[in-house]
Amino acid sequence: MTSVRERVRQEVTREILAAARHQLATVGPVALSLRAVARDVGMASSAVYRYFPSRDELLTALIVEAYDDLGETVERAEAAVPRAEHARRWQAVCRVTREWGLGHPHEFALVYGTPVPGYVAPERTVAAATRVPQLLIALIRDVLAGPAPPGSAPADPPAAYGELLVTMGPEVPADRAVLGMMAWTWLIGRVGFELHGHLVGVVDPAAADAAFAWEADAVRTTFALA
Amino acid sequence: MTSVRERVRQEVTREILAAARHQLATVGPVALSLRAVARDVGMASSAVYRYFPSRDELLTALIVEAYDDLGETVERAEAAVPRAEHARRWQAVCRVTREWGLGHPHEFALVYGTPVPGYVAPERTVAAATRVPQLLIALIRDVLAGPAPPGSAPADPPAAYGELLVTMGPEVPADRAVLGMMAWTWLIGRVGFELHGHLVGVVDPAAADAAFAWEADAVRTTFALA
DNA sequence: TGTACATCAGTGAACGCGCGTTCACTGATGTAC
DNA sequence: TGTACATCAGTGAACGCGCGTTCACTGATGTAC
Repeated sequence: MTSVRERVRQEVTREILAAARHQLATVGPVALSLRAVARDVGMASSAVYRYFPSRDELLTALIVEAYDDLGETVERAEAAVPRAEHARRWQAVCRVTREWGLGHPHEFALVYGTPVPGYVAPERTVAAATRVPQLLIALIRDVLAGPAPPGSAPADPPAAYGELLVTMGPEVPADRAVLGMMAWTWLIGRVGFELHGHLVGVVDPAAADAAFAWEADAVRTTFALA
Repeated sequence: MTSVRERVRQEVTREILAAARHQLATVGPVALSLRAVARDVGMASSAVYRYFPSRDELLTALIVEAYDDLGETVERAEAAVPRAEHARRWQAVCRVTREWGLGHPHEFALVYGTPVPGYVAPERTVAAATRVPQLLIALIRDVLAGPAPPGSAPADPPAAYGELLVTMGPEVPADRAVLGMMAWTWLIGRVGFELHGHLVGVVDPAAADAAFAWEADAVRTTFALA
């Protein structure tokens, strides 16, 4: 079945992707060039076209990889927390997402930063993109299955979140669903802010971890998240 | 005093900046090229170097311009709200910041998006960058000068926000200062999310304004902001 | 098992493009006497 | 007010670079008989 040719092809594909991953981590998505990748692998730049029909296809593969790497990392950390400890599950998602972003700034920029000019992400990236949000959805459901929390929620949100509510499921009230989405927005925005230097002179670098943890907890309690 | 030469020089500088602004709005900060700007103005690309010593200096000027444009726009809208109406002041800041971002996506990316590879922002951009946050600081102070709100705040944040607390002033307690900063983080993250397509399939475009307003209000009440 | 043909990976040269920056120059504006 | 010199804006050619993509080709692997 898998001929020699096929196995070699898969191997070379892996090599190209590894070189592209390294390029991405070094120079970022905008400066990533097909020729540099080919140089790294040690083949003619034209040969890469036997594996990826264009630079954009290579970028797409890297986007999926980045989403999956983040998703897998966060999933593993979240799964290690006992299911009933809702607060710690949220904290794990936040902490590991931030750590991944700080450790992979260019990958974070690739998926959550300014889109690369001229590149349009195809649909097949969305599955990988939703892995972390799925964890939060599961968390919200688990919280709601327990006793009702003390805090009073704000008024019902407007009828603008139809698809979100379908994704969340009928047992999640609209306000809780939107607050959950807001927590996610806060998380990614906060990591991006730190990465792009907008917290310089605001958060002391020596205590950055503790500051982040406090903020994540404040979001949790105020957004009735867990 | 102002010789003919000087006046002409200022005029040409303005023309270059206008062309650069137009380039930025069209192709974005990464693709912005000095040669294209020169072409737009109708002069040799080498002539631009009589006005800006490098492409980076031109970018810096554009960054300051963008911050100032956003700052002035938001300041004007916020100033139109009676000082005592704290909630509406917050809403005005949020609404106009979002509108500006949606109307100037490349400018928003320039200042709040992924940094341009190889470019390092000099210090002289920070003054313009703090205009909108300054509005929020003033708002928080005004709120604190009034009667204490009902909601109970979370525990004291860690000692990681020294510079922020100095900026806020001694009459602002630490938790309120950090919650205010978090609201700012949420605001910019939320606008970036919308711009970069991460809310597609989450927020119905037809009701996007109402959704945003609801979220901004939820942040206000839960973050004890106003 | 051996031969004839088809498939496909990889090469190297080339196309056409645009970029930032430098440099020697021309010609106009400003200044000192 | 007029002349001699200094300053400076703008030109056009050039340097050196890297990019994405195409194309005709060679040679190795796979397949049908």
